[in-house]
Amino acid sequence: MVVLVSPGLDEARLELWKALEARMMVTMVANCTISYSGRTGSDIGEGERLIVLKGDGCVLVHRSRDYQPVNWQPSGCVFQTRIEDGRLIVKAVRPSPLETLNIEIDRIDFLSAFRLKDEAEFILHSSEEEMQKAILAEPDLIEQGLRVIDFEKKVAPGFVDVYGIDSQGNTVVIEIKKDPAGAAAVKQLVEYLKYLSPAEGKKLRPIIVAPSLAKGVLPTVEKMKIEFKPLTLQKSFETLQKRMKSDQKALKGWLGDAPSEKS
Amino acid sequence: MVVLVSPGLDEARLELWKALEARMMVTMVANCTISYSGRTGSDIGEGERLIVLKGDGCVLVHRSRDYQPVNWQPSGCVFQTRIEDGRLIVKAVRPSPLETLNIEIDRIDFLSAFRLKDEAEFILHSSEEEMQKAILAEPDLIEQGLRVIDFEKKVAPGFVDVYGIDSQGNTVVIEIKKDPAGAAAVKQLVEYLKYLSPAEGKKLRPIIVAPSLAKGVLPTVEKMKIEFKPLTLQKSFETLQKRMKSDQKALKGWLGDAPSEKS
DNA sequence: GCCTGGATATCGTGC
DNA sequence: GCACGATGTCCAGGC
Repeated sequence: MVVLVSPGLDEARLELWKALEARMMVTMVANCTISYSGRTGSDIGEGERLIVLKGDGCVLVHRSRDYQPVNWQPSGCVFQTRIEDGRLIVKAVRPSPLETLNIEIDRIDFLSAFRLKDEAEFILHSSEEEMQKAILAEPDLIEQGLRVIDFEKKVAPGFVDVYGIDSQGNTVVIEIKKDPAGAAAVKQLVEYLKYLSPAEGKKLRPIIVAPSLAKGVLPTVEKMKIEFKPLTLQKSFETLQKRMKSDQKALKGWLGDAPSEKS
Repeated sequence: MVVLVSPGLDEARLELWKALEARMMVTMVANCTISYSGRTGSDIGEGERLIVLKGDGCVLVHRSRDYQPVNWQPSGCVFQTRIEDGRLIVKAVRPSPLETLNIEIDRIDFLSAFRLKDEAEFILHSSEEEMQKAILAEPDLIEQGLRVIDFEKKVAPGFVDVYGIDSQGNTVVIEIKKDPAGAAAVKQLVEYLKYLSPAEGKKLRPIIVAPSLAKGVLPTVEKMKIEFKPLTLQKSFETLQKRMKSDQKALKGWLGDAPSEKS
């Protein structure tokens, strides 16, 4: 690990180059101007910023506030450094789409370079996918007797989240949203309906599954005879956990207390 | 500015507390586990990460790769720190929506705290707004004789980007996209058409303005008799620049070479 | 490579 | 506070 406080620009450039060569992560606190050119363009005048360069070729430039970086470059950039007119110039070029980030530094308060040992797996309990899995695992979450026929079913304009048959033989079309369902979600579901037909003498039942309905859409939902079934991420997660437990139990019974049991 | 290399957890906590109190920015390289709970939840086991805490109450946790932080918290969080079971625990709580980020640190390689002096204004040359401004300033970009009547015009499901009358008295409805226009953009425009009518005996002319059309939408566009007019951000920007120059010239003529002229 | 849809999206704006 | 749209969105997954 390298830590330099108020390094000269030449010294900083040397360490920067060595670190990038070695695919290390670099952080700098520096006074700089930045220009970006590519899909569009941006400029920002002189100021002190936190600059992060990662080994995979991405860049983040952060100001004193805000979650978002003021300038950045996604992974896959090629870095160049040079000294020009007494300033350290760091350029990050992304090949496709062609984009260039240019950082011109006239003073560095601080530079560090290091390698992060991090093999851990990131687990996100979330998302529509979780809700979908829960419904597939336990269709009763929507209603008793529902049988799932398909999911991510292709229809003309996109994909139906879940597609099934209810206990009366009606066709059920489910659109899942993890956030309160707004007008866009309803429109999407309505769109799909045009391309789907129920069995002979049966109905087509469009259902929105979401934690709640956004305010303005209730009239539309009623008008279009769309059903709403509340389901939260929390509930989906619990369902899957329970299901996993019972699966494990079944497995254990199946294997008859196998010797590899660890917990 | 504070820079600590391999500080003890107690020492680190003190500096961290002082820095956060003073609304400074803090960066740490630390071995930690992280859990998040809120709109959804996440967990990640032990590993070394770059942690950034800003004075406005936002948090970023970065791994060795990727533009995106693995965990984060937007602005407006309240920070807590404590030592527990020989670990430094940093908690960032966002009041609304209620979300909690929990970082448990067992070793710190490096901690810095600093204040960034940065008054510069960020200038972005971009966005649909730029294209819209260009069209408003010079409707001929779309076609000769177009007169703009309104923009951001409210219709039932949203807002029409630009609304005008062509040289034949037909109603023109423009949807602007800065990226290649895909199915969603076309759908949006079609939706608006339902709520608009042309003058007696005139036509309704829906026009997509974008740098290009996405591949799959050409059939839809032709079927719906939507026109496509190519316009890039680049061209919009040039138009506005030119317009600005001629405005300045006109202003100069108007003022009769005013004494405040500087450039 | 293009295109589609999700995201702990974030962020601004208008109501 | 809620809803809606833009973002240099980024990113994974299909084709």
